[in-house]
Amino acid sequence: MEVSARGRPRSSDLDQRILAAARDALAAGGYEALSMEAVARAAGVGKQTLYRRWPRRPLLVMDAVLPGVPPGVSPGRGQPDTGSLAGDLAAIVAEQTRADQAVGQRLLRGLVADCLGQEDLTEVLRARLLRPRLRAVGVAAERAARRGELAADVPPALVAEVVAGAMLSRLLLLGTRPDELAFGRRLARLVAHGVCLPASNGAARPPDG
Amino acid sequence: MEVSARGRPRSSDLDQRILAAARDALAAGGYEALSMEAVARAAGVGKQTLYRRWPRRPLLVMDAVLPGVPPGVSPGRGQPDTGSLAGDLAAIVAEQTRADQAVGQRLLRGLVADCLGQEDLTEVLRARLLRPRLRAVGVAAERAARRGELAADVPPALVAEVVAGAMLSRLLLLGTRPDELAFGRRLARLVAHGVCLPASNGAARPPDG
Amino acid sequence: MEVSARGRPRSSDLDQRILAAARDALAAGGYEALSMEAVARAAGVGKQTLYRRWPRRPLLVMDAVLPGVPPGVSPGRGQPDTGSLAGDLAAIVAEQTRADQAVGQRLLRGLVADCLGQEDLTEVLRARLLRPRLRAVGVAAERAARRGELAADVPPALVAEVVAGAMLSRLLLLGTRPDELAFGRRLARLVAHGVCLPASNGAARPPDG
Amino acid sequence: MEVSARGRPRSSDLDQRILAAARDALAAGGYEALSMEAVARAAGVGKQTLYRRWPRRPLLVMDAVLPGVPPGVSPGRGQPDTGSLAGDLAAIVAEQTRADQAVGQRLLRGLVADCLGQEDLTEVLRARLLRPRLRAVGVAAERAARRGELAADVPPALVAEVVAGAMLSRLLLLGTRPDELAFGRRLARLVAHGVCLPASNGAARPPDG
DNA sequence: GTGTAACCGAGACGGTACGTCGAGTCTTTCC
DNA sequence: GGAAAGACTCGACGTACCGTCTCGGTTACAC
Repeated sequence: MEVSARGRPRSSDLDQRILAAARDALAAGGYEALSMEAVARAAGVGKQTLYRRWPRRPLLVMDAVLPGVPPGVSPGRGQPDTGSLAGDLAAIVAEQTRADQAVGQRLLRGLVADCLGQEDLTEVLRARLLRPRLRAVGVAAERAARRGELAADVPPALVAEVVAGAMLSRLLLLGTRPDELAFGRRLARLVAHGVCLPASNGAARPPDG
Repeated sequence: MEVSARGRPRSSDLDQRILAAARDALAAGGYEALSMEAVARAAGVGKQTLYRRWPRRPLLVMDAVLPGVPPGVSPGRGQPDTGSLAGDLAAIVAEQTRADQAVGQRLLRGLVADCLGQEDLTEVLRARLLRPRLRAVGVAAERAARRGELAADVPPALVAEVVAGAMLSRLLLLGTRPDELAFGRRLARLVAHGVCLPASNGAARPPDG
Repeated sequence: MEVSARGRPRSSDLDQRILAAARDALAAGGYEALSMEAVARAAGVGKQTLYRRWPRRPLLVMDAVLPGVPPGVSPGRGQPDTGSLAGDLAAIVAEQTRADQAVGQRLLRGLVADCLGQEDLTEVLRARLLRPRLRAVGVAAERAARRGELAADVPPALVAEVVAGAMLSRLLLLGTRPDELAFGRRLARLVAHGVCLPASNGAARPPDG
Repeated sequence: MEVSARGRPRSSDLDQRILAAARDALAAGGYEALSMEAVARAAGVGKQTLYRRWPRRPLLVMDAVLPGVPPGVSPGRGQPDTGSLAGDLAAIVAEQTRADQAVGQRLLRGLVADCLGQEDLTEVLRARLLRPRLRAVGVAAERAARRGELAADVPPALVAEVVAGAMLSRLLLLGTRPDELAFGRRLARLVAHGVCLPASNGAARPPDG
């Protein structure tokens, strides 16, 4: 039911030139060096042409550097099934961390910085940075539940939130360090089994208040 | 043995006028509405005077809205000792969430946004937003360890990171919801006891790989 | 074969609004009161728009108050031919003085003050304040030479320089007084006939050394 | 009758340090580079101390670079008496030009630029740049009058004004060129004998209108 | 074909904030 | 009260981007 495309169609060649110019600018001077003005200039493109496609800077940057979701692929693609929740979580953390490092921590921080100020952009950020992680962890948690591994009163969403939150806060605030792999394993173990010794009395898992 | 203060001393009265003007601007239009220009104007102060004290906007905002650390008070002040790690964690999350809500989620996001782009400001952010939380959780974890509640191979810093990360990512990305108290309890229980059912065999706490 | 004007053309309406605002500012507070900032504000125009046309304050002021050379008019327009060099010079001085008084001595001083510090502006000043006077006097001197009135060894340019110099130094330093007309006549006679009594011997006009 | 000097007397050593700093600044970056701020800094002197002595920048510069009038010396010092008005004028122009070149044309233009905008400073400028020249020419003219060389109806002040005006406009606007000596001779001859051929009829010196 | 509508480069435009600079004045402490 | 230091008000500077707009001109589809 799309209204028939009238007028001159957009040149998809320009999309590429613009994205390339954006990536160049990011590589050259980081997120700060990327102004819409500069990108248009470098791409040899009018500002209107740029704004028509990406009305906000973060949207452009996301399309330039974040891996697009390949259409028609199931969300659980590539997710390992190691047989235990702890193993799955460690694998997810490792994979996400690798992806983040490919993009670059500085760039991601700049991007988040530019989104957090406005609610609509924050929502986009959630969609592209946060929700994929929540989903990945959630899927693993649900699999664990089906397997009977998960305690009955633990909502998979909570697990997802804790794991994703730890990943993101490291990425954005703390800074990731080379031993990210080990961190993933520790985090997975913590989430799976908790930090407390099993108490001899039954109080170890009191009912939820 | 500070070098004797030469020249005219800075007027602490102006400090207050500036901070008040900053708070007004924040209250009126949120973080975005606060420009150094506007604050100087509203405070009836030259821009130089403002830049002399707070050379960057986030520094001004932090001093305007974040609770300063009262000098000479032990870092562990006010921390409850509920007798269990889970209880302590829930209390900490509740307290921090309350404090964050007093400042305001929108404002905090704007502030973080303005800092993340530059490393030096990110460091300040760590010092004022992140480390107090890490420290609070760390203290509770160490107390639990002394109590014998904590598993031997769990570093308190990891606990701190996970809990603080979950809090912050909710604050910054997910958005806190009214039932923050319940979230705190759930998070605390998750961290304390994990999400997996205790396995009948001894594999529940395998040694760290 | 000017390259075809690309992009949005400048609005000539804005030119007028800016010049009007400049004249208002000059009328209100003299040269000192005219800041680029104030003109842009008063004209309801962005500063960039102002700087794009007049990148320096003196250039704006000149276009605002100095009579532009009407295109296609011969440079000698309006120059009187009284039949004698002395008469012509007196007429020129009178006319220029009248024009200067129309602009205002204070304003002209401010303008010159703002130009003298930089060589490029001084050159513009020469083009718009000095050279028209040199040309006017030079034309009269050449006419006198053709008429056989001028001594053979007197370069017209020297006459021009002396007369224009006397006018300008009065304007800028000494200050003109109400009897400017009489000054013009005296100056003209001095230049034409010198100040010395004709010597009885032929030494009155010794050859140039 | 001087009121008794109270408090700490001013250190004349500081005067010298300040003047030296001013000269350094002028030498380094021309008139524009000399700000009161910079001079105070370079001289290691408080701004108040500087302003107490030279409340305006041009006053400081004048004292720094213009030859002070040595006290108790007759104003006509060093003025040659060549026996003819033309000779005296040429000598005066030559001497003044030499003095101006010692100070520097760029610096003098900057100085004049800084004075012209305000009437009080313009008056000081007259006193130090213009009147000495007027006086020198005036003295020569009066000597010529006593000698019987000058036409009866020519006021010496007019001669002074024309000669000084020609000198100053060259200095400030036209720019002096290396052949300043020749200019002086030509100017002197022009002023002495005029530019017109003596007419055969008696109309050469018509009575003043 | 000939509208008509959207695209396109270029750059003008109003607006807003930036961070710096200099002029003078004021306020300390020290001498 | 002189002096050094530096805080202070004021206001302009010139630049940079933002996001919108107006040009001349170019495609493409629809009639």
